[in-house]
Amino acid sequence: MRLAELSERSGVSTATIKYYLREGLLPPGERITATQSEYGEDHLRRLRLVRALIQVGRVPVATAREVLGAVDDTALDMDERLGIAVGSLPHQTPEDPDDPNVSAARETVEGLLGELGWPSDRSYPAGESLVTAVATLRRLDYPCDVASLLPYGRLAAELAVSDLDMIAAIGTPVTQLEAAVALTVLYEPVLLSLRRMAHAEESRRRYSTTGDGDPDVPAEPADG
Amino acid sequence: MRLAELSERSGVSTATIKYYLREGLLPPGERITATQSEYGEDHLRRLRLVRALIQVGRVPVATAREVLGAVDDTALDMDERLGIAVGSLPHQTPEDPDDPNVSAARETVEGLLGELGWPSDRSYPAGESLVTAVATLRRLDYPCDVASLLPYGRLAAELAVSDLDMIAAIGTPVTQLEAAVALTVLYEPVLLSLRRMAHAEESRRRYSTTGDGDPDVPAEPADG
DNA sequence: CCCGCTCGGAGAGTGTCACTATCCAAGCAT
DNA sequence: ATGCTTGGATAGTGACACTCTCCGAGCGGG
Repeated sequence: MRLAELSERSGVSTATIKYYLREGLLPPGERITATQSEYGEDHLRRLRLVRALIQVGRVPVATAREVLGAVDDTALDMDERLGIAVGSLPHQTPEDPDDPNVSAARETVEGLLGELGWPSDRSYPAGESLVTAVATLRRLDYPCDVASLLPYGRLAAELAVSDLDMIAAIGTPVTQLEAAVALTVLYEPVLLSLRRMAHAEESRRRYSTTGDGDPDVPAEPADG
Repeated sequence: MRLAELSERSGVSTATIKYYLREGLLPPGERITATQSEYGEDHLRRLRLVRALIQVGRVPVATAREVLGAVDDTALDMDERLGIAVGSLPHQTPEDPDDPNVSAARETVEGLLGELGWPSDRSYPAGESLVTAVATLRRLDYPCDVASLLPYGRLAAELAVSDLDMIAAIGTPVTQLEAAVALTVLYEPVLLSLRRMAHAEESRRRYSTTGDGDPDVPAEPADG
């Protein structure tokens, strides 16, 4: 198909597609004549993935290029490509390592890994983001010790089982890599939305928000 | 304290603090003379919260103003303030409601709420974000039916219990509101980081990424 | 062959956002 | 008194994700 059709089928303007082509987010089409190119179903799929990463996953364009570059890099084996791809996904901006909150946060994270039985010698690309988040919580005097974080870690471990099951159920190895990236990124808003909805629901359950009850005196939680 | 000291103690430049004051993210200090103002510990705490929301929580400045405005609005009761505050937190940009993927996603979400026992007559502010995310997954032909989402919903419900326990443990009602906002936002990166780390860990456990074993044949997990 | 059209490519421009730099007048400190 | 700091206002910056405009090359009907 021509660029115009690719645009129509994807709902992305031709100008934006050209921009993605320029930025290397989308491989160039097959040149039909000196001035025209042909795009296939693969391009359409990739374009939709790019859109999803950028719009829903809020992945910056430059990052998306890195991630997709790793996915496509046939010189590496699957494990490496997956590692590079998900490792390139957006992270928290790291903080001043001299801040005592940061080093305390780092220790907390170490301790958490220990409790979870995850090897702390292994460097997790997401680990720094976690350190930043914990340091921020600490700075605000909110609970963020190992005991507070542990339930989140355990739930994350359960999530990972669901996630990898889902990815394993995807067809070919090539699309499995794409699936790993897509599901890592696209289930994040799912998870966060569900958490917020669950907050509302749990809050309603505890405090009967819907009209009765005294909001100034939070009721004793029904069950600790 | 003066603006300069507020800056020093928070690590935020005076220019940025002035910007926040202008934008209404920070209440003005108490005017000491015609040209000088005094800031207290509350300002410092609020400033740190603002920084955390913006930098770690990636909340846009305008949104942070809305959220904090609701937190501070003493004309409303706690429930309303909390609802408005967390409801104002960033959401996915909504999509074309005519897209069949979106309506299908909406049905999936309805079904999910049913399975979870959450009242679907209640409008969850995060619901639209969830619809957008599910529609995107659907567009890419990735699994996003009720059965796939259910485990995430159940885990979110568990998270909510932890979260509300934590918030309930915070002192006064006023700071409890701030805490609700802060913990909602700041535990999001914690959760996402942990999920990514858990992916790495579960993947290692399944496929023995670290050199030995055949990646095509998942190894039996050593220990659940 | 001609002529209007579309196509793909490239560079510059746009709008938004979160600051940040510059000015300025009014004090406070010495 | 005077130099320096303070707080307020205005304009500028850099990053980002597009989006606009232009261009020459073709393709297709007459």
